[in-house]
Amino acid sequence: MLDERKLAVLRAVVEDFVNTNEPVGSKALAERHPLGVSPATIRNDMVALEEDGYITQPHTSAGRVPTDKGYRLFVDRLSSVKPLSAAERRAIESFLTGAVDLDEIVTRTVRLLAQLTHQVAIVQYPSLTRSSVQHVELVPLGGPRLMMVVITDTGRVEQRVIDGLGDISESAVDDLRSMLNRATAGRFLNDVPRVVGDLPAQVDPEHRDMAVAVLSVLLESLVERHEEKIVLAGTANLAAVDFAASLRDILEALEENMVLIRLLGEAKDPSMLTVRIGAENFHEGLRSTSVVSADYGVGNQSLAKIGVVGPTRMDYPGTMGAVRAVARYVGQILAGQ
Amino acid sequence: MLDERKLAVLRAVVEDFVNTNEPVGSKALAERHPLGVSPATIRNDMVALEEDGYITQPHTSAGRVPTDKGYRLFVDRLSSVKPLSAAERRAIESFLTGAVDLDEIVTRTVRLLAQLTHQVAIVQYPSLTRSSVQHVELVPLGGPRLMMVVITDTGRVEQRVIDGLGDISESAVDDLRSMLNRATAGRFLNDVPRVVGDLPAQVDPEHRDMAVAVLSVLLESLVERHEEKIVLAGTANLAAVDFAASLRDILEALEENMVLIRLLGEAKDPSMLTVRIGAENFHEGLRSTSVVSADYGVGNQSLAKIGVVGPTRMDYPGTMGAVRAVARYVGQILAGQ
DNA sequence: AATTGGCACTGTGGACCACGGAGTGCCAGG
DNA sequence: CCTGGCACTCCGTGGTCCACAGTGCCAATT
Repeated sequence: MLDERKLAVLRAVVEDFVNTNEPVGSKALAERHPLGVSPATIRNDMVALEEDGYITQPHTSAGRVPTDKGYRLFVDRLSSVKPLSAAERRAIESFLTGAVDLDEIVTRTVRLLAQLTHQVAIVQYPSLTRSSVQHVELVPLGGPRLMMVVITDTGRVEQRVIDGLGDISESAVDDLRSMLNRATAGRFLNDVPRVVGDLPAQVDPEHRDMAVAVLSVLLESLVERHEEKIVLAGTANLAAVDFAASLRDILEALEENMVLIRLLGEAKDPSMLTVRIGAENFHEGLRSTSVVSADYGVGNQSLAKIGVVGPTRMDYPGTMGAVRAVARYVGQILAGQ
Repeated sequence: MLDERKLAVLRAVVEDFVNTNEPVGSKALAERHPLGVSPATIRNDMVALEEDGYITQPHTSAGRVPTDKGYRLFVDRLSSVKPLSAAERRAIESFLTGAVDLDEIVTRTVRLLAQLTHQVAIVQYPSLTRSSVQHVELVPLGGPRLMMVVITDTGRVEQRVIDGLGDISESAVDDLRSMLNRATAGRFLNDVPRVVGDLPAQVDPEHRDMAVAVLSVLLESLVERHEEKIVLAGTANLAAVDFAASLRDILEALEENMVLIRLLGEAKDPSMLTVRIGAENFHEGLRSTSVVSADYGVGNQSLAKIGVVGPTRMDYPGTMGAVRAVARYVGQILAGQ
């Protein structure tokens, strides 16, 4: 059905359209690409490509534009991830080193990615479910209140105030703290519910209420309610493109945390670059955008995802290269921390 | 110079233009507002208002549009802050109660404000410089690393990893921790440098290096480098308006933390509503926007600011009412925490 | 002195039209 | 199977025209 030359034509159409943002015609293609055939021949190929749904014309007597299906084929078979230039790699390195804590790493990463791709960048904090407990701290706040601080191995620090505890005895807090740490230190958060289940039984009955309250907050905040934290950057880049969908719909979608999570989450093949093109996205407002995402992590351990949102008409090889490179560097930085 | 009626005309021009987004003519004014005079008279007044720079016409034979100066007069003398409806107040209350920690309070607040005003909302975290230390925690992370966690009375939790400490002795950490807490508990962060100055001298010489390292990180992260934390919401609302300046410039400005801080910070009169209109903003890209901001805090103690960014053509009374109301509620919620 | 109706004037924006150009589909010949 | 030629189609541009909304000015009125 699709011989080599037709694929070459499709590739050329995608590349030219991405560059110029204008429907590309057979003559222009013949001039700018060494296809070795005449415009008429290219026209015939284009008819075939259009019949198969890879390209389309906005109207008669206009050039062709790739469809979502066309981009999909381009990404899957006609292009390869473009490695970053040495200068770009140096930029990444100098940009990410020197961050003093997790917040700063994440903030810098998302800005960097936005800058490299000229698109909207999304970075997810290391997922709590894949982190393990480094330390649990309990701090009496005076009165019936206690602050619980959980520090994970990935640098995330989650805190929560626990109220209504009645009288708080210093020594009971000390006991509970060391008990908690003995039970949870080094455990994955997913395992915490299991290992703390029988703790209250070990507590002096007098302070058992406090222990139960603390544990329930711990479980609720870290396991059940574990909200993924996500940051965005580069929304200004959206304004530069003119979208089929209204810009407002896109911005609205990007403000919904749930949408972002699903956007990154729906990777077919974890630990690989994932590309979702146009209507492949579940969200109405994002029908005219594509999402390139990747996992990052330390060693084989995947921690969370990063990604980029841009127009379907984007430079896929370059964007994929940037996302992959940034994901790797973040992993390295986190490992070094 | 400006008699009562001319002011009434200006007010009417502002109100109509805000409603319709179209230059308003003398005839329409006479119809829609009970000015009690004929269009011709209004025209004469308009000429006077234009000579004084309060309104302008986009071109001959078009209606008039308020200038920045016109909006300024409107805000200062021709309008009053519009109280929220009962329904809106209930919405605020139900929206803000039930937040479990500071992050959640801030996140909900910024969304709420964006929703109420249909504009871009900005909320600053309680400023560190105006908070006091509740507790300092030191957690050995294994090896030469230590995590410092500072908890403030406003609920902010700042953490930092300190590396390269050599051997860490449990008991030395315990000593340092209690020493730190004795010295700093209850102090404003601004005072911390003063009260910890002579601490190293009190430390066992063997562990003095560690104490010095910890203190320098403490000072650096909390006092010198104290970055203000700021969150945004409602950027999608920008897309609904058509701006003189390019949307891109505005979005870019709003992504710069420094810009946001100055935007909120430049209040003439603290603890009051501040309005900066159009070119009154220092930033190039924000020449066609106005900023309404207010302090929030507990009691008389101002903690930080919230604000709203929208087109100069905005509903000032309504926006000011919403900002003021939300600022008050946030203060109450924080006080109750 | 202030207000008003009348009137001539003026840009804007929409409708209409004509035209050049880019690109196509098809066909017949190599 | 490829190619050059050709007729066709539609878009975008630029020009003209007109209606409209709104103005500024003036003379008359209160």
